[in-house]
Amino acid sequence: MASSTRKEREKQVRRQEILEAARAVIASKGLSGATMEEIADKADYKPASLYLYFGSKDDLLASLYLSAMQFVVDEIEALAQQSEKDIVCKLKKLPELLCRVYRFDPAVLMSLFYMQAGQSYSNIAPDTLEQLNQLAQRGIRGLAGVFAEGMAQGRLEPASPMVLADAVWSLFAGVVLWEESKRFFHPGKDHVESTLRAAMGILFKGMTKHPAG
Amino acid sequence: MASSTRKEREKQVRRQEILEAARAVIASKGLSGATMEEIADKADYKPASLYLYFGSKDDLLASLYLSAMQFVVDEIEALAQQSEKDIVCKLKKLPELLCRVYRFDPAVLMSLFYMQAGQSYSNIAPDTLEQLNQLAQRGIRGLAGVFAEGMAQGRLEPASPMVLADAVWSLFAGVVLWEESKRFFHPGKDHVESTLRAAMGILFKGMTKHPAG
Amino acid sequence: MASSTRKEREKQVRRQEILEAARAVIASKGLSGATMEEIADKADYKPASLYLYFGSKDDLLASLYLSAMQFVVDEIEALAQQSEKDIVCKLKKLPELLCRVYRFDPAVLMSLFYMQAGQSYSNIAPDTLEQLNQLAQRGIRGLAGVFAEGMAQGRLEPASPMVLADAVWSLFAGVVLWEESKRFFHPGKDHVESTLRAAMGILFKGMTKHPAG
Amino acid sequence: MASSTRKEREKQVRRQEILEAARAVIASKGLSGATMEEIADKADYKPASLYLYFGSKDDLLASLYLSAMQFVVDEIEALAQQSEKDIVCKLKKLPELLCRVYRFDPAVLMSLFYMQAGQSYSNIAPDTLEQLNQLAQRGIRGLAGVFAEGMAQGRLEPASPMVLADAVWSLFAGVVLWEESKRFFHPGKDHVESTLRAAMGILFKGMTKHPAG
DNA sequence: TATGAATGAGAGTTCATTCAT
DNA sequence: AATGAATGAACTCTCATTCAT
Repeated sequence: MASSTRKEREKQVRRQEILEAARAVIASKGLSGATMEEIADKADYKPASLYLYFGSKDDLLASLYLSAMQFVVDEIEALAQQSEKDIVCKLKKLPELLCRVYRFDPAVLMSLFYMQAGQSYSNIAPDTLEQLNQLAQRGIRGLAGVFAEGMAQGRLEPASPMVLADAVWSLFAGVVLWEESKRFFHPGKDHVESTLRAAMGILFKGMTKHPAG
Repeated sequence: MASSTRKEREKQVRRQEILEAARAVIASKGLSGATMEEIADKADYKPASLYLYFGSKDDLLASLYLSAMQFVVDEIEALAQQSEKDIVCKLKKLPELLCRVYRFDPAVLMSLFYMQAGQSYSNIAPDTLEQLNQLAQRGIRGLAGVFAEGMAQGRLEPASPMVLADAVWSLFAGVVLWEESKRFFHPGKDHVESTLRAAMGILFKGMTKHPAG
Repeated sequence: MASSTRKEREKQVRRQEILEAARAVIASKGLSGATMEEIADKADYKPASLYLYFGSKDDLLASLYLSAMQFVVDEIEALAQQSEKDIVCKLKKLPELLCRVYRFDPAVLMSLFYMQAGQSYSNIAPDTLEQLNQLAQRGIRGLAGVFAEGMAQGRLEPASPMVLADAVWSLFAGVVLWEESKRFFHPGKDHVESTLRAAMGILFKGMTKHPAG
Repeated sequence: MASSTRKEREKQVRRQEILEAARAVIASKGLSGATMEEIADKADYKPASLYLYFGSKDDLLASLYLSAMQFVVDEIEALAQQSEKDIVCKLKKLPELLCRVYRFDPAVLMSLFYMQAGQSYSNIAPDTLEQLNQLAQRGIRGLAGVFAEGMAQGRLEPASPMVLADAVWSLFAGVVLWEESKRFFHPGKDHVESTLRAAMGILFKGMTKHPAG
């Protein structure tokens, strides 16, 4: 029993190592460059061995996407449930949260954003897609909850909380994509986080009700 | 000479037709579904013929991206150069401009955003990449110019114009990606333009100096 | 038009050449040894080229099976429709007919018999399977018709025509399989046709009503 | 020594268990579905363990075939050696014998027939092949002996006993294959045994000398 | 004795690309 | 100018087999 559990744990560890390798490959060669051979190379395996740990390449990628999405959603829901007197404090924590999410896995996040753009869903199992969709909705709803709270407190301009949530999420995705893109031309400069903070700051200012407007 | 020129012109026309076909294919089948065969089919050619007009598939795609970028940049620079007394009027025109850009070619725009994310540059000729980069910078600078003007007029909060431009561009890219993504799960609903207007409105409000700030 | 027709005809010729190569490979290396690479080699192509002529390997195999089955059924139906006074004359022609069928394509016939044994249908398109089934039934019904005629003439012992047809078909398949099998151990000796004639002769004698029994 | 012998015996038992598992897998998933993993699963082993008992997959399959062949041959030789006054009584027992053989292991029998068709011998050890061949010859000779006896008694039409034996064996193989094949399209209906009895009946009638011929 | 872990060899398939016509 | 025909190079995936433990 104990042994079976340890075996399971070791297998999980290996799965994680492979996922890590996949992450690295996607980061360096892009989604289309992430072949099973490259991933196997990175993980010090032969391609056939990957199939001991994942049923298929799409299964592997799905794991990657799901873990990234799960991370985002967990972070957002944790923030939403914090009992904070002042909504503005929560808002101020958001940019930092998004930076953390970004740091969790930039490359996978980008692939996910692209995938979500509906271009390459073809091979991903429908139920995995549905899971991704559900997670995304939970994330958006979490954000919307925070904004609704702010409006209830009279601290935010009245608006549709869902629209605000979409705006935040979009800005997040956009900054990640755009700033990452610039890194290609100017390697070394990493402005994702600073731009994220600045842009979010402006967006939140635009939402906030001004005391004596 | 004259004949050679006319031939040249005809060749350009055919190139445009092929690009149009590629656009349509990407729109309907996504980037990964855009094979040379599909594009040729759409353009009433056989695959081999495409190579009379484009050196390679990546060359073809690059042309597509370049034309999309060119369109954006032209629009932005036109706006920037408008002699408008009130900067706020210019700002108000921006969301509409971005909607136009989006409508120009949503699918290619998305592919471009993805490409820009540094994932699939590998096969594109370096000088084409450089051109794309240059165009992007011109677009951003155009936007930044508008914001700088606004600050000079004292209508916008003081900030780095480039950062504001990045924020706008990012928000644009993000909304397009995210709202398109939602269309995959909820086909029929197209909230790109409305979300774009709403989100940009909030962002601009956040930039604007309030009379009694 | 004429040109298009000729092109079509040439393509058909090439398809036939490939089928011929596949036949040869199956005959020499068995069904499991018949890889796309082997077939391509035999046909002086590279594997990828086969896909210009057949949608998939299973498509190719199905063509092979269908053509063999079609041949059998055509032969049987032609015999059934012959207006022959004496049924016994028809019966006497049957062994020769089956020999012809056997000679048409021994290897494919064997593969087909095996396939029909339900072991490896997995990859064959369902509608192709259905076609094969229909053909088989037509063949059996053709045979049964001949036997029913014989009984109506009072020349055959009363029995179920379908059962007789099954018996003939089974004996045919069995002799082909078994005698081919012996050729493996004793190459050179080909007793398929002589055994077919002898065995069928006995079977038909068993069916026939004896004038003064 | 004694211990070594016991170990030897135990090993034989395990081999039999594995062969049984292989039989079951072939019966349910066909020859092509019979992977080492499936067989190991069924036998409550891991694939690697099978190699403790069999040198290779082909070795395992060969054992299966040998045991099926052994069963047939034993049955036939037992019949041949029965001291029966009347040859016709022996003949009448043959269909039942063949039904028993069929029931012993339909799936393996079919695989064997296929193998015997010379298609997949490639990987089987030559001496195993030779054993199979020897067994087959013994079986055929057994049948031939019965027929020779019948002719000597003047109850069967004069003919080559070997040819008659081949005919019987072929009909047997053919009925099994063909009726099994029909089960694929019409599951549930099992006409193997009834067809076997009917067809053999006709064949034997065709062999028998008629009192007033 | 048994097996977890790994892999070599090879299968079918796709697609951008070439080139003689 | 256009293309039919062909292919090289990948890619994902399967499976019998090995070997250290």
